[in-house]
This record gives sequence, structure tokens and C-alpha cells, in this order.
Amino acid sequence: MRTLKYAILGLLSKGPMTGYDLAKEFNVTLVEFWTAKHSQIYPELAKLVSEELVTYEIEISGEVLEKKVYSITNKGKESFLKWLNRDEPMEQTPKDVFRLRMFYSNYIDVTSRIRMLEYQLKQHEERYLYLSDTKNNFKEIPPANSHEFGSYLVLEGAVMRESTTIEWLKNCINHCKMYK
Amino acid sequence: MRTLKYAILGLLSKGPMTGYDLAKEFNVTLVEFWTAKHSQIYPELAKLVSEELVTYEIEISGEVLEKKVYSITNKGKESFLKWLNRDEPMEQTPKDVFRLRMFYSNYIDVTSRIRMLEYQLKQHEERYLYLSDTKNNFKEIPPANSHEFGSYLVLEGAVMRESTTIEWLKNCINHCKMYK
DNA sequence: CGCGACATGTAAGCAGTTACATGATTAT
DNA sequence: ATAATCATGTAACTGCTTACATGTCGCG
Repeated sequence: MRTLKYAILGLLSKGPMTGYDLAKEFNVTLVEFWTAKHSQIYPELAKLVSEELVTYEIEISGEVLEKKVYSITNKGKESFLKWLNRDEPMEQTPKDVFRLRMFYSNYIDVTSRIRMLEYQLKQHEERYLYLSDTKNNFKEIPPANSHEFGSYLVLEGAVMRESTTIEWLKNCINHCKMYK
Repeated sequence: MRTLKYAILGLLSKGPMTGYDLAKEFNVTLVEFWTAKHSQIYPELAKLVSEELVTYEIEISGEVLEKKVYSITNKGKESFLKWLNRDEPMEQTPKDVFRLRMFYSNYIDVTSRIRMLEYQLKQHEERYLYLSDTKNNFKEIPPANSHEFGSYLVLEGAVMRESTTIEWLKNCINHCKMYK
């Protein structure tokens, strides 16, 4: 599916960037729905250059350090927009190790289950607070053609997702406590 | 992490099964949180045999067809329970191609965005109906030590997850329509 | 007798992670 | 000076998917 390819082309659509910058974007801005390590990004960039979807210029930082600043080409923009406009069927539900554990929870005692659930709950509550705070930085819904529009949509989705996960974990804890 | 290993050990904890049966479980019962193809299951079973976590007996079906019926060993049970009892930190949010597309949605026109959102919505609504129906088969919350307890928890989680996804998609459609 | 389900495997390749490897720049 | 961050790459390995490959059983 080459999704990383399009994720990179999308980021470069906003402006030129180095591989290092891209890695940061994946670990900060996009972390709620896509990630990539630098070890995957650098080879992918090389491939995109060979496909003529991006080009790069070498920029000297300080005295000698060479930075490769990548830009999207017209061919790259075309490829990106074609991908973006496709109507793709719903993906399979993502794998979830914790849900797998809970599926098998009858094999462990109720006290342990509650301990595990509380541990997850704590972490999701922290994540929820962080995401809500970020969302509250938006005073209003950004215009549909601004770069912030997409950010707002996915952030709203992330907040809702965490909120539901928290609610589910609390339900699970209650179901367990009923039998304690 | 060898999660497939533990997913298989968990299924075999309930009773002996063939590789074919396991594949069906992954594509029906566990599909909301874990999946595996037969091409991954058969080699994994061979590995589990070599690790002495499972054994198998050959059963003849019909005239000549040899079925390998796998059972979990005591060593396997031990390994499974050890995995099940671990307190694992929250996983990274799963990748989501549709959210990635929506993040970049400012690059396509509002009408196309709405078309894509409606298409997703339709599919998630169908999935939601199916999951709700399945959940309604439970007249009450199953006892904490029954095999059905885990099924109930994850099913409830799946229904809640779909419900929130639907709500989010509708929000996105509304945000888009405001600018149309 | 033909078709769909049952049943088991292997091979090639893509996607992604962890670890290895190196070096420059900037702020303290 | 020294530590954190900037910056770029490769190698080995795990996990997973798609395709290849084969053959039986049970039902209509």
C-alpha cells in the first residue's frame, strides 16, 4: 500500500523538510494515527528521489554539516492527490494486545484483572488530558482549506477515542468488581 | 513480542483444535482485536511444538485425510499464564490510514471529503449493527470465571468503539458542510 | 460429478523495529 | 568540556500478507 510514501508526500506538500524533520513530525504531530522511525524514513526518501516524486538540495548547517532538504515535485504532488482522492473501504479493526488479554481474562483472578485495568486506565486518562489540552488551544473550528482543519479533525477523533476507551475500562472494572 | 504465540496458546487453553480451526477463530471470534492467516499459523504451531508448549495427535477424518489436533502442554499453560499476568504499558495508538487522509483533507475539495466520510460512515454503521446484535444475544453479563466473560468485555468495547467512530465521522461531515 | 468447505503447507516480498554506526552543532 | 540535540545512514530481524501449491470430504 506504500502508505509511508504518501504520508511523507503529504508532509512535504506543506513545505521542504529534512529527513530528521519528517521523523519529528511522525513522532509528534502524526503520532495519533501514523508513525515512522528514521531508519524507515531515510530509505523511503531515497526511493522517492529515484521515482522523481521528491528532490533535495544540500544545505550547509554551521561549518560542514550537510543537511538534505527535500521538496515535493509536480509528479509527487500528482501522485499524492491521486492517493488522497481514492475511496478506500474501511480497514480491518486494528490489533490490540490489551483487548486480547482481556478476552482471556477468565484465566486470571479478579484482583489481577482489576489491577491491570486500573493501570491501563491511569495511562489513558493522562493521554486524554494531554489531548484535550491540545484541542482546547483551538478557539474555534479552523477553516476547511487551512492546514489546521485536518489537525483539528484528527485531534477531535483522538480525544473521542481516548474518552471511549476510558469509559470502556471503567465498565470492565465495574463488571469485575460485581463478582469480587 | 510473540503475541500470536500467546493468542494461540489462549485458544488452545479452552480445548484441542486444528490449525484450520484456529484460523477460523482468528477470522471470526477474535477479528475485533487480533487476526492471523493460516500461512502464519502453521509455521507458528510448528515452532510451538519444537518449544514443547503444544503437542498434536493425528486424527483421521473420513478415509485418509490426516488432521493435526493440537493441545496445550503444562509448559504451554505456564507460559501463557505468565504472559497474561504481565502489566504492560499502554500501546502506541494504532495506525489509521483514513485518519491520515483526513489529516491531509485540506488538499481536496469539500465535496470529495464529504463523499469519503459518508462512505466510511456507511460501513461503520453496518459493522455497528452487526456488533450490537451480537451483544444483544447476551441476556446478562456472564460470570467472571466463564469463557464468555472475556468475549462480553471485548464485544462491549467493540460496540463502543464503533459508536464513537460513527459519532466522529458525523462530526467531520458537519464541520465540512459548514464551509460548503 | 462438481462445488464449497476442510485441511496443510511453502515462498517471496513488504512493512516495521531494534540495534549498529558515525559525526556535527548548540546551549550550558 | 560535555551533554542534548541535530543529522544521516545501514543491517539484522520480526511480523505479516499475498500468492503458490496440493489434496480430501461431504453434500446435492
